[in-house]
Amino acid sequence: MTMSNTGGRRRPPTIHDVAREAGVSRGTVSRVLNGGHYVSPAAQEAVNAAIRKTGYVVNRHARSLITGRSDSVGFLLTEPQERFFEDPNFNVLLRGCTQALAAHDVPLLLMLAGTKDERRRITRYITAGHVDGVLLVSSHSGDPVAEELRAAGVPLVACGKPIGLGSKVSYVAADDRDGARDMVRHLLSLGRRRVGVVTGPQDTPGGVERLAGYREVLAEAGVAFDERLVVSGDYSRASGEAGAERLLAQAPDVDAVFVASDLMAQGVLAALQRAGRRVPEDVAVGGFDDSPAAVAASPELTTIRQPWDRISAEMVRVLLAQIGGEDPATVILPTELVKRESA
Amino acid sequence: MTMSNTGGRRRPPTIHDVAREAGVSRGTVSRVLNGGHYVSPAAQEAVNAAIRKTGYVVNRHARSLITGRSDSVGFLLTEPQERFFEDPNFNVLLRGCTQALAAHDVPLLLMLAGTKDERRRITRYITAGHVDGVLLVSSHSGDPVAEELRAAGVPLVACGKPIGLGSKVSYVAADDRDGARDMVRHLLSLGRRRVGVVTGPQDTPGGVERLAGYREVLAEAGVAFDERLVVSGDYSRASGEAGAERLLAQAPDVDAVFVASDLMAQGVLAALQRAGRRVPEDVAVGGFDDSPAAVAASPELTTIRQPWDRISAEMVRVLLAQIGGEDPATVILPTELVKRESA
DNA sequence: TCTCCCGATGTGATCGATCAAATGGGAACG
DNA sequence: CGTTCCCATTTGATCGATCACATCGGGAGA
Repeated sequence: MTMSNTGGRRRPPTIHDVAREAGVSRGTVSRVLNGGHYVSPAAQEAVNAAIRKTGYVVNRHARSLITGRSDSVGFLLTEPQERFFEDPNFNVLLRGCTQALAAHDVPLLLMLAGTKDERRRITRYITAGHVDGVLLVSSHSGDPVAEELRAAGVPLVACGKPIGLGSKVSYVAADDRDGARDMVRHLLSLGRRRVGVVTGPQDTPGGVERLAGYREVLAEAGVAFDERLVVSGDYSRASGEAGAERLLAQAPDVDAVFVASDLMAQGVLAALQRAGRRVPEDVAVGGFDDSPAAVAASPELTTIRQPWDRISAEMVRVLLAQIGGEDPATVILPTELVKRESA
Repeated sequence: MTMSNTGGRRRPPTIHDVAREAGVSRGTVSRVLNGGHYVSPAAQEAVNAAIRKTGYVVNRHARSLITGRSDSVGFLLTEPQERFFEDPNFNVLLRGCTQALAAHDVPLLLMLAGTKDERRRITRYITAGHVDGVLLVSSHSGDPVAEELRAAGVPLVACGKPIGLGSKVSYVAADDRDGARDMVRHLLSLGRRRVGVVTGPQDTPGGVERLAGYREVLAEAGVAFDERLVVSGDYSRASGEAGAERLLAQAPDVDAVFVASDLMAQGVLAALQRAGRRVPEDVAVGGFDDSPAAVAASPELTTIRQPWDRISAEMVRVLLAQIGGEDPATVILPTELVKRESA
C-alpha cells in the first residue's frame, strides 16, 4: 500500500558496474579507490574514467561492514547544553570541526547528551562502533559519558582540558592561563592597582586557569591579593551583572576588572554604567573570548581572543591521528590580546 | 607496525550471538528487532533477555546494506553560513532537530555547503543515498544544491518557504506575514502613523512576507504607503544601523519602525540614540525573532517570537513521514507578539 | 480423520564493499 | 633455459544484517 520509492530513485551503480565498464575486476577498482597502490597507470585511468561515466559513489555501509570502521566521527555535547548553544564560540567550533572533517570526507554526527536517556543511548551508539571517534565538548568535571567512552577505548579529543578524566585523554585548548596573564598585565600597565576579577565556574578548566593567571601576575607585580576583589560567575550575562554589583559593594575602590568571558563582561558594563562609573576612565574592563558580544558592547571590549578556528582544526587533526593508531596528544594554542575601548 | 586497535576494543556481539543465547534463529531475532510481528511471546522475551545479557546493539551498516535505507538524515546549511551561525535561532533549530531525531533513534549529519567543492561533494553524498532525507536551511533563492536534491527525489523539508523550488518541496515556517501584521497593528495602536520599516533581503521568503504584512496592515488601516519609509537591510546589526540613518534622512518625521530582525533592531536603536531620538517616546521600535539580542538591547525590544522549537519538531515529523512514503506537506505555525519596552 | 490455513520459525541468498590467497606475466639472474 | 621475484590482477570468502521462501505444528471445519 505504501510506495516507499516515491520520486523514482534509481539503484545507484556499484563497484561491479564500474569494473565492467572499465574492463577490470572489482579488486582493481577497489585498489584505485583506496590509494591506487599496485595498479598500473592504464588501469588507474580506465577505472577513473568509468567512475566518472557511471557517476559511481562508494557505498559506505558496505565498506564499513567489512572494514569495521565507520569513517565518521561524533561531535558530542554533554550538559549543560544551554551554555554552549548560547555561546558564539560554540558555533565557530562546530563549524570549524565540520569543515575540517569534510576536507577528509568524514561526516560529522551531532550528538546531544542532555537527558539521562539520551546519554545512555549515545554511549551505546558510540561504543557499538558507529563512529570511529568523538570530539568532546564538555567543560564540566566528572562527565560520566566521557569516562565511559575513555574506558571503552574510543578515540576521544576534548575541547579544553578535561577535569577528572584520566591523563590519557587528548585535548586541545587555548592557553587560558597565559591569556589571563596578558590581560591582567595590560590592566596593570594602565596604572590600575585595584584589579577585580569575575571568574568562571571553578569546576571548568577555563575558570580555574584564568583565575590562576590573574593571581600569578598580581604576585609577580607585587600587588597584594585581596579576596574582596574576587567574585565568580557562570559565564552568563546575568551573572556578570550580579558579580559586578557584588564587587562594587565589597571593594568600592576597584579601578579595573578582568572578566572571564565577554558575555559576563557585557553584564559588568551594564552594572558599572548603572553605578555611574565610567569605562574605561574610572574602571577599566577586560573580557575574554573575543565573541561578537565584544564588538556589540559599548564601549567595545578589550578582550582575549581564543584561536577557535585553529582549535577546531587541531581537534580534528589529533582525532584522526588517534583513529589512525597514534597515541593521545595534547595541544595548547596561544591567545591574543585585542585592544579596544574598554581598557 | 601500526596497531590500529589501541585500547583493546573487542568484537561486539552479532545477531547470531543473540540467537544462540536465546535458543532461536537469526530470523526470529531480526523479527523481534523490527517490531515483533509473527513472534511468540515466549520467543520475544527470550530474545530480549539475550539482548540485555549480551549487550547487543544492531550493526547499522549491515542493516543499511540490505535495506537500502541509512536511517540517518542530513541537516544541510547552504550559503551564507555566517548569517546563520551568528543567528541564535539557528542554534535553537539545530538543537531541536537533533533532539527530535534522537527520539526516533535517527542520527543527524551536519553538512555545510560553503564552497563549490563542498557543494558538489555533499550533493553526491546525499544523492548516493547516504542519508534518507534532508533538513534544509537555505533562505536564499535559486539554491542549486536544493534544486538538484529535489530533482533526484530526495525527501526534503525546508525551514521557511523556499523560493524558486518547485511546489513539491515540503517546508515548515512561521507565519511571517501574520507576525508582521501583528507588530504593525501594535505600532498603530500606540497612535503612531508614520511607521517606517527596515526589511530583510527581498530574495528571502521572510523578507518578502514581513514587508507584505506591513503593507497589508497600512492599507487596512487606511494609512498611505510612503516609499520613503521603507529601507532594506540584510539582517545584520550593521545594516540595521545604516538603514535607520537612511530612514531618518528620508523621513525625519518617522515615529515608529518595524524592523525585520532583532539584530537589525539593535542597530536601529543605536542609530536612533545617536540621533537623539528617545525610544519608545519619540520613535517606537518593533523587532522580529525574539532572539537573545532582544533582551540584551536597551530598551528591551518588543518583538515577534517565532516558535522555533515547534518548527524544528515539525520539520522532523514531516521529513520522517515523507521518508516513510507520504506526500510532501507544508506547515505554517503562528507567531506571538512579545511586548517589552521599545514599543 | 483428513484437509486446509495460518501463525511461528528456520534457512540459504543477498546487499556491496574489502580482504586474502592464488594466478599470470615479464624482468633479472645464474 | 629454468628459476626466482615481484608487480598487477582476478576470484572466492567475508562482514552482519534482512528478505523471501520453505517448513512445521496445531486448531478449525468438513
